[in-house]
Amino acid sequence: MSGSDLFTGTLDILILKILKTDARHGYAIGRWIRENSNGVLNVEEGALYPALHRLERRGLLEAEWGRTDTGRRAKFYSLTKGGQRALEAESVRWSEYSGAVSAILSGPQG
Amino acid sequence: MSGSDLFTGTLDILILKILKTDARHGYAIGRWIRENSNGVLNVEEGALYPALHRLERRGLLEAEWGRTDTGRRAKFYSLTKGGQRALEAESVRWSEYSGAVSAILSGPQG
DNA sequence: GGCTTATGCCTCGTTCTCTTAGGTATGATA
DNA sequence: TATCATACCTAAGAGAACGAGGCATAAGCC
Repeated sequence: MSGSDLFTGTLDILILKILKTDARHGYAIGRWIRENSNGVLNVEEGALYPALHRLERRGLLEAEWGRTDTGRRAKFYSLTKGGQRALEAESVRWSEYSGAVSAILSGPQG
Repeated sequence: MSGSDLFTGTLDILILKILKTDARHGYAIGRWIRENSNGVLNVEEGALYPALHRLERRGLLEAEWGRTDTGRRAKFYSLTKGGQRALEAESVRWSEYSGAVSAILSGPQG
């Protein structure tokens, strides 16, 4: 992470989680993350679309062209079985990892 | 993060935090992180030393050659004023960020 | 009609960090 | 004597994010 936004590597997990319950298109995923984090998390499009492509390439997502509620053309992504497994594994990993970091940061003289 | 260890960008914060209370040399920092996270966090030397160098270059750390308890030659790092400020700012950012990610990951059907 | 904004997709070049894999040197231990 | 732990370092490669650009369509406004 060179700028002020994401810690590298967490975007994939967020995408997997968001798609767990509903299929969504890329632009909506970006908006969703921003809105559901009160603006704390802001995903640049230059990061979002490549992330979707590589998750699809890894077989964790499936993509299908469709129409939004307003009739716009959009590519809808959904989780594959592999994506579900990856989400579970990565969630555990995030939990352990962030817990360890937070524990250190809140240590003595913190 | 391309492998299985750190989420890119968090190493710097950990280093700043560890050096807040005591000056330490690089090798000891690596060991400290591993031990104080029950092995969850493992810092490769190829990531650690460059991180120390760039933090020093940014004026957040100061380095001084000295001797360990066992008489070995080692480079001891300590926080500068700028490093203290950076630690505070980054701690807040980590807290907000990890909180937002965790909230999303623990959301409905999580 | 014409303009701007929002939606929706994409790629490219640059920068940054981590991984992997080496290297050097010294002290302790078997 | 040989090997391991300590203690430092670098370089090549991969991977991801940033910033900036581009394309196209629909909606809203003057």
